[in-house]
Amino acid sequence: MDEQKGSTRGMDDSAQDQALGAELPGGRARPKTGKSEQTRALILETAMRLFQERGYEKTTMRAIAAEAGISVGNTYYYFASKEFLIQGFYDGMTVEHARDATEKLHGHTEFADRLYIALGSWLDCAAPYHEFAAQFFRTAADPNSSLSPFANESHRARATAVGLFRDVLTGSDIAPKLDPELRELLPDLLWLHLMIIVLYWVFDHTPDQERTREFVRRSTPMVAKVVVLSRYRVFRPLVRDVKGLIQDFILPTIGRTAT
Amino acid sequence: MDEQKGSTRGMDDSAQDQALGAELPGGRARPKTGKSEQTRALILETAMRLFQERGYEKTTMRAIAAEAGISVGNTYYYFASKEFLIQGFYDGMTVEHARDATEKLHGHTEFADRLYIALGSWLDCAAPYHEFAAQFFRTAADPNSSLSPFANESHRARATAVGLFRDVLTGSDIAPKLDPELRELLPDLLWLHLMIIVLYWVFDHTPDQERTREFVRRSTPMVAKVVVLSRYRVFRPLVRDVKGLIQDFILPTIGRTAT
DNA sequence: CACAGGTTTTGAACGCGTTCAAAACCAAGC
DNA sequence: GCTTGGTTTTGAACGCGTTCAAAACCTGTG
Repeated sequence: MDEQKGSTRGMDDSAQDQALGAELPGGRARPKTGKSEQTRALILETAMRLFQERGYEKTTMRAIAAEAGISVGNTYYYFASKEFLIQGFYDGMTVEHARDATEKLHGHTEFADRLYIALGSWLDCAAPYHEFAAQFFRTAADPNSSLSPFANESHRARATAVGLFRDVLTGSDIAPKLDPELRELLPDLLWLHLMIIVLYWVFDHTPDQERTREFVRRSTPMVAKVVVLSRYRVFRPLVRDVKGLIQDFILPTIGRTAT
Repeated sequence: MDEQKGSTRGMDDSAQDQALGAELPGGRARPKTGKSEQTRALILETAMRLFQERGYEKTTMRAIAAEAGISVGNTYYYFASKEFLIQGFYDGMTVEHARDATEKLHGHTEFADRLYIALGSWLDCAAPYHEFAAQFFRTAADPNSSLSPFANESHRARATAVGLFRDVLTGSDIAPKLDPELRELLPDLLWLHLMIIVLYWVFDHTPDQERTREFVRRSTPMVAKVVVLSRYRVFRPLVRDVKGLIQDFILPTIGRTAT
């Protein structure tokens, strides 16, 4: 019914050009990408600044355009809607999180510790944006929106995050002791776990989101405990059932097929 | 900071007057409530009809007003915003669900069966609204919105639903065998479980939401199994931990305090 | 009947996200 | 230089949710 309107008109596939518009040695920019990418970046930076200053709803497209010194129509040339301004932000934050977490993980081998570090790192990275994150969360919750963490458009961010959790697991002491199938499944599960934390975080109005931090602090050891326990014989039937359920019903909806 | 704008101006506390405007024997309506309540109901009915016909976003406030034969401003006299039109709908559906489920539960004693019946009943009641439910789900996901299932304004609907799950449990064969504390906690947990199903349902685009139905069919026995298993000694420490976590971190955020 | 005080209703207006036809700009080919 | 075809930019306009001062409507009281 409703046509999938392209995310941007400025370029057909803006996927793999992260640092492409970076300054070339000669000082001259690429003929095609240069100017265009520059405007695009300018818009995004301005938008993010204003979002943080005034919140998502309070920041009007007109204000963004004015602040960036261009026309309203032009911002729509690069970003199909106000929502799409967020996608860039979301991708960026995910990458930053992965980097920050990987760094902090260095030297730790206990699974519970590693998990706690990864989640704590997310809270650190996301903290500055809490106020306006809550405001645009509703957008992400729309099943039809491309901003939903389950949507195709979020694939890149999701892959980055899941990769991080795979790293959390494989770098830990319990990894080798786990059932291989479960080891394959767990990173996705841990990502889902993060999504739940995010849900909690968004609704958390305590100063500095202290409540969420405490929640993570207390829930992480439990998750670790469950993972460890899952190795024991008694749980095998249940674990098998749950695994099947997740593989058949959850993962397919987030764009993963059982291997 | 932001003032809580009243839900309606037409009446200060529209809580306990469900069937108050019903026809009196004499045919005359109450002096205060009569006309006003009538307009209010007219607006709500019209809105719901249009929502179902065209979807939430496509239905404009102007269209609702026109269709109801009144002015735009007047609808805002009764409903502070477009969102508030949904609250009434949500309350209504919850009540209908409770009634439908209670009826279907009659005669069943096995816990898994009862749970499955209750959840299936929800799917039945919600099915007609799936399309536009998905469209307004984003609104409910806003932490600042009064429509969030966790918000105070949804207290009545939540209480009804939790009550139903309490009934599901107490009417089952395993109820007497459970730890009393857990028995107290479970209804809220089962409600949370429903919320997860709802989340899945909203994102489900298969015809007739068949996928969600299958999901419920397969997950319900597992939930029942976990509940039954929780009685065994080995799990006590874990159960205790989880219980504490939920009581300290989850229930308070949905307006319940530990008893 | 007139008046006052409250409730209900109106419709024009505001600010917002978004669209679109037309203009401006730019590089390449003649 | 001029033309051509593409990309980028503009600003007026549209439709929406929402607000608000004023009008209309009640319902009792002097």
